Amino acid sequence: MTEARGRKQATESGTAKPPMREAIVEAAFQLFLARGFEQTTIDDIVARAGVGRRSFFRHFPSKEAVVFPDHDRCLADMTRFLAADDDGHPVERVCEAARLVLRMYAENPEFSVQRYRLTRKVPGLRTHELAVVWRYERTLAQYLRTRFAGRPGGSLRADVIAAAVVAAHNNALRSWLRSGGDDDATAAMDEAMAYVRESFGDPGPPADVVVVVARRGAPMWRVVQEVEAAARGDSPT
Amino acid sequence: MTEARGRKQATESGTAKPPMREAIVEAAFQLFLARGFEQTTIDDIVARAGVGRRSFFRHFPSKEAVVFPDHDRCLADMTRFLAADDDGHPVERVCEAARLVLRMYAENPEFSVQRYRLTRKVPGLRTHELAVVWRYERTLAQYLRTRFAGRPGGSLRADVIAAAVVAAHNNALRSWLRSGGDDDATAAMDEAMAYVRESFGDPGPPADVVVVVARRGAPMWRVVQEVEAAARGDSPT
DNA sequence: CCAGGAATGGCACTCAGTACCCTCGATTAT
DNA sequence: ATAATCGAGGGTACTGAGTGCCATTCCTGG
Repeated sequence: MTEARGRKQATESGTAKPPMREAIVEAAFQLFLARGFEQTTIDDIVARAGVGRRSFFRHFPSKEAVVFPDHDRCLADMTRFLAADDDGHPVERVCEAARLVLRMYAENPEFSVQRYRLTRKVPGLRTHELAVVWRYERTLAQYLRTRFAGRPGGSLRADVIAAAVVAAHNNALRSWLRSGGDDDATAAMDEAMAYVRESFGDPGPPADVVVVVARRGAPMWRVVQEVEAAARGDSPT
Repeated sequence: MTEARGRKQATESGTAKPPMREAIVEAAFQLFLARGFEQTTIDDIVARAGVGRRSFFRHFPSKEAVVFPDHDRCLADMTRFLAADDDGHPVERVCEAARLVLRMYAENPEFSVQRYRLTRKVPGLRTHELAVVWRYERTLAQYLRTRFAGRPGGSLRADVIAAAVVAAHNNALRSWLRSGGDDDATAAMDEAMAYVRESFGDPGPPADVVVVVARRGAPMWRVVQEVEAAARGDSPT
């Protein structure tokens, strides 16, 4: 015991992680899955993890927070990602930021699925998840607000697009989680983000414009065919 | 005292409201605004309201819930509204449903503004408000899901549009609340809902389509002129 | 006048979260 | 080398939210 605690892994890559955090998370999940969230007390968790009660609250601000141990880091990642590079379409950028979150879930499929089953059942965890997601949404909205600064409805656009991105991400994520992690998470995400991009066409003058040039007197079925092809995005024939 | 408690107002319209609920809410708000939310205990509230501690939790499930006393009724109103009538454009319908919520806020401007100042400052109240708003969003999404049933991306559309409506509503509501209730709440809401309708054009072919018919080899400035005219919605020349 | 039910008040209890202080081990200054 | 310091962890006691249980009261129907 003394030798296992002694070394702090100074030769590791930058972040020397305390193993106690992981021990708490693991003990908590085992108990939550076995007995249920509200049937498990903090004392149960710290007893199983072999740590002091006070240490639990040193690492997690609440009993609910232990279920979402990696979101602080992920939010920091997203913030850095958005602050880094400011060119390109804003909507594309927030869609990419949302992919960061999905990737984080996909890194630990079994953990994510277990957590999903927990949050679905326990109201307190659902509420806490809402607070977590809300921080992502506010981060995206804040970024969009700076990009839309000056435009008349900029704040409105920022809020609505951020909410749409988060909702689309959650929809794709949930369908993946419901499949038990078997489906391809990226496929559903692609469809979800495509719908967002389609809805909020980025440079967005009034609306997407399709131009079809036809001879006067051309047969109507040909015109319709060309319009449909153009709306699909095909190159002009 | 005995005579004031005696009558239950049987001659009132259907809902005979117990005055104790209102007394608790009023006492709670006075204390929250004076000392702050977390500096006020349940015992403080019930002492000021002149009721028993147990009665508080009979009317409100938590300390936070007393700050949102009318949302249960409003959510029931929205549910009934959406269940009532099922024709017309789904997007229009959820926009109207969102107006119900705004109207509820606008009925008591000073109360809504005071609550806004509280929720902005207290993290626990922000979280609780998220849970409240989430129920509205889920109700809207559930309605849209039934309306979009069968369509390929129906669930995705439902979630995204519901989130957009809620975000647009919140944007309009917040700008009204920040003005202290002085602005016209309906004006901002109209703009917000217009943006939603514009983004999710209802029957939604892929996108708005402008068709311009021109002769092959026509001068480009004429083509551009016609495209611009069509995009403005002018009748074809 | 008397059941009986609904609303209320009064405890006592569990448990989350916090404040305060102690211990131990490692690093550094003298 | 020894002492001072510092940081991570452990322990104890406390506050306050939320719940279960039971007594009381008031209101209603027989």
